[in-house]
Amino acid sequence: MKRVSLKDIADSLKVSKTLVSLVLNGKGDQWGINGDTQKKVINKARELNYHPNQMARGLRTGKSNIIGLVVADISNHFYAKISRTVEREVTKLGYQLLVCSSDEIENKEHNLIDLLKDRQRAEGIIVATTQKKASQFKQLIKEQFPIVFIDRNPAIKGASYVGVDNRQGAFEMVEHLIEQKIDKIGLINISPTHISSLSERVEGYKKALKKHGISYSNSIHAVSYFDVEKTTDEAVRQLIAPSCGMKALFAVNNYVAVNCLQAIHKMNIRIPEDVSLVCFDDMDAFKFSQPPLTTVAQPLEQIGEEAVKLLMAQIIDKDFSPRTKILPANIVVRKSSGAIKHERGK
Amino acid sequence: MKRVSLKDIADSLKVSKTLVSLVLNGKGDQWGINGDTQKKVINKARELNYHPNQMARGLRTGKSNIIGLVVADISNHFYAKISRTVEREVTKLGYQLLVCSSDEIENKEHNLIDLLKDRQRAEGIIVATTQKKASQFKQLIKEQFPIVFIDRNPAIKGASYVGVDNRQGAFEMVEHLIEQKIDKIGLINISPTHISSLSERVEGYKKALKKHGISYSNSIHAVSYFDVEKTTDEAVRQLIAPSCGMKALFAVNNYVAVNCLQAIHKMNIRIPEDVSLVCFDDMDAFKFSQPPLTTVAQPLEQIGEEAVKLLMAQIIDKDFSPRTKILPANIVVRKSSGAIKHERGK
DNA sequence: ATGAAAGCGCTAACAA
DNA sequence: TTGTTAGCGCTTTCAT
Repeated sequence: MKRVSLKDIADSLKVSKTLVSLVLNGKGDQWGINGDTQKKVINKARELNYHPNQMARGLRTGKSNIIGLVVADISNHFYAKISRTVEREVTKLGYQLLVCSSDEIENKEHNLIDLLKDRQRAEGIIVATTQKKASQFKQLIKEQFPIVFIDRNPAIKGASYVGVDNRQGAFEMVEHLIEQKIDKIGLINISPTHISSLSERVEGYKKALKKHGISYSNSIHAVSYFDVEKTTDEAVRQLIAPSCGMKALFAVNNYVAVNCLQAIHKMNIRIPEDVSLVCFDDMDAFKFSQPPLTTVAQPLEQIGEEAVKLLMAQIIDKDFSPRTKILPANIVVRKSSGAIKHERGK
Repeated sequence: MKRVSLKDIADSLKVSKTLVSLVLNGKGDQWGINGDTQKKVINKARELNYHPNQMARGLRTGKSNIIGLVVADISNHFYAKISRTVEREVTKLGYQLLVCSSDEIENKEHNLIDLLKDRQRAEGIIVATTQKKASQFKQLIKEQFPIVFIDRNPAIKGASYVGVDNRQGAFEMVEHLIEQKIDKIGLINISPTHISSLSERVEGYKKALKKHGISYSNSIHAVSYFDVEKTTDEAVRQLIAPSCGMKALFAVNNYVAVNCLQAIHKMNIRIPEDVSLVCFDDMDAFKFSQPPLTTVAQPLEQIGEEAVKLLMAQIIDKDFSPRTKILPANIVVRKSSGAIKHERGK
């Protein structure tokens, strides 16, 4: 099954490879190539079922037509949805998307980015980084390698970023709970906690409590990404223990929320009668969970679209001025944040 | 920011490109190249931060190191999980994974496969096909292009396939319901219904009912992938209407199940008191849904692993003998299949 | 034990 | 309006 190359078309038509290449790349008119000749070439290409070899073309042009996307876990609904949009958008522009999961391991992410850039010669990368160190990114930005950060802002000078207003979203969520007359609100964070989107949410949470004169000492726990089930059970248990007495739990993202739900169900505690549960990140599953969860929803499609836009400004327009796009996050009220029915402070 | 090439290393070491290539590809010993020279080369490569250009290498060797995965929708939990495993496994073997979503559109899938094979020169493809026509696949198999089918068996001579025993899984689920004294069991299928995994489940469903002497005329409805919400509402409404009187609904996959849950919640009907709901495909979300769902769980990791194994038999060992791996599907009993509490046949 | 040279398929500068 | 040629970076055959 030999593959058809430019040369095959050229030979069978008694013309040069150059001409064929020009025509097939739509530069026929521009170079004033005979209309009939063009048609012949195009027909022949179709007849022989010709497909350009991306590797040869890439080698010659220095363009791979590959965009990389690096996230913590592509099977997480949040990233899966974003990746769908990113794929759709870059495909429209003639690129292919290579998606990798870092498993929230800094080293792995570092390697993945190297691999994408150096081996695959990706032309740009979109990343929700888990790295604490900024050296790799600083270098990338310095050498003007196209890169856009999503979800997690590494706060590096010159970096372009797309995300939501985490502070505001968390702030509003806490105020919503307070409106329900709930003032004992625990926050369940997840380590690695240096991730900007998480710390911003914590800030929003603190700000709201402060505004209402509520203390948050002892009300924040962090579970571990690498041992979620056990650490979540513990965190929930401690926060709702009488000594602590939280009447609402705010899970810092969907992953934590799912584990909180499981932990709470295991303990045979009712939501929202015994404790309310809300979280950042929305998903379909939360519409019909037991009970439906009140969440802060992020505009996932828009995040993907904006990220591609910013990346293309760098790749195509060579515009490396750092841009930041902060989108609004909106509260979706469902049953889980209902006011606690029985007596308080018990 | 010029990239470092083999030549740069060769020049700075006053040796040939050949030698450098040989050493860096681990063929130094095999060619009897001086140990010291090898070390020098390796160190220099590291010092200059050398990375081979995949495109150049691919052009020369005819190998792209790319594997393609084509599914209906990568943001569906089922495919997302499988893709994670596939990615992990092919990465171990030095390949990169390119994932594409067909959106259940036959033409799109056809193009995606062409693109993967012809443009990207993917060395093999794993696909959960939505195509009714077999021509593309027959051609691929005829020319010994490495391809493995997952989840959906196209039933083409010579095709390799990995999936679960859908018939058995559906059969057991229906028997489980019957054990709960539920004998009015509706099935909600989804079009395109020609997909093998779906039709096998329908068969299993029918076989179980037949065994117990229960008729299934009027008890099967199919919703549409392209207008799920509306069609699911209708299907559920009709099946549980007094004229039909189903006491359990069996959703043919997770996507249908999610929509059934939403439809049922909207109608203010209780599960399982008013109607039971079970489905094929398990996900975390079903553990804590309202109520937790009884499901048929597929071994997702294993499906991914086996698919890669079969694909590699073709790519590496050039063994194109068709292999089929049917894995068991297991029932996970939760609350949603509980016996109906109130009087029957009303 | 090491090197020279050809060539994978393509594009683009330059010729004609 | 069309063709010739060089070369992208790599691997591999054949020489030395």
